[in-house]
Amino acid sequence: MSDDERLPQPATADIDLVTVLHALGDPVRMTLLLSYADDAEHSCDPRDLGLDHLHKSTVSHHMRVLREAGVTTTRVAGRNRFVSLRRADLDARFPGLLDALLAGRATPVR
Amino acid sequence: MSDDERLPQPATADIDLVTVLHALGDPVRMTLLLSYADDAEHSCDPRDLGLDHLHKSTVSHHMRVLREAGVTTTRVAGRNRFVSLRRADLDARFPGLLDALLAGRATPVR
DNA sequence: GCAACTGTTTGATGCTCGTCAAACACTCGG
DNA sequence: CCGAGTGTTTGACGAGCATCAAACAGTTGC
Repeated sequence: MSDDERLPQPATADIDLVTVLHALGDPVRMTLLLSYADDAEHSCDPRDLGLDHLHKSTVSHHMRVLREAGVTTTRVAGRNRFVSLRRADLDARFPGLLDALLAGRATPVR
Repeated sequence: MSDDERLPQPATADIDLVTVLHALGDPVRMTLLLSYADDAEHSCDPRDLGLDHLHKSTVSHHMRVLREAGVTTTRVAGRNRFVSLRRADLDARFPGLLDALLAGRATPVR
């Protein structure tokens, strides 16, 4: 089910803490993280993410930042891309970090 | 011993997660955090922090960002300022976050 | 094939940020 | 008082970033 193609992403060992924090130090990307916290796969459509006030290219940009930081993974299936959290990888690299972040659920969106 | 004047800082309840992550999403400020992890008070001199490659005004800027984000507190004593981590406040606001960050000690400096 | 669909890429624009240098404010010691 | 010490503020500059719009690329369905 998940052996489709995946967009390039850093190896678990290469995930950098400062890069992750920089990625999450933006209100829109924090909102995305909270959406992804259900461990489900999500489309890239801004309306499916409660971000209909943002242009689709802007959302695409934010998702690229998250993916390149190692926070998310993107599975390509046909003309859809399914984004989900790299929870196991993040937990392995920075134990407790994700739990602390999700527990401290900041004010969502902006 | 610590009832000197303190520079303005957000109340514990007002510490914002995204603001904290933004503050720590910079290699220099992460280095400062690691220095402050000993829970001691530190001067603002770049040479005392292993940041002698940076101008003192640059370091001052970074310390302001950390303080305004609620990460550090600054005690004013004479012509010195003593900066230290707001560990208890951060632990209260975002339990486990600081421990996870310090455990995942990224590559220090840059 | 062609049109609709999903998402990315490119270019442009304005804002933020990191950095340095110089000037400033405040304090301590003689 | 005056000079040295500590740190901040201001101004300037270049780089990076968030955003939108338009063009583009790949896929599905008719």
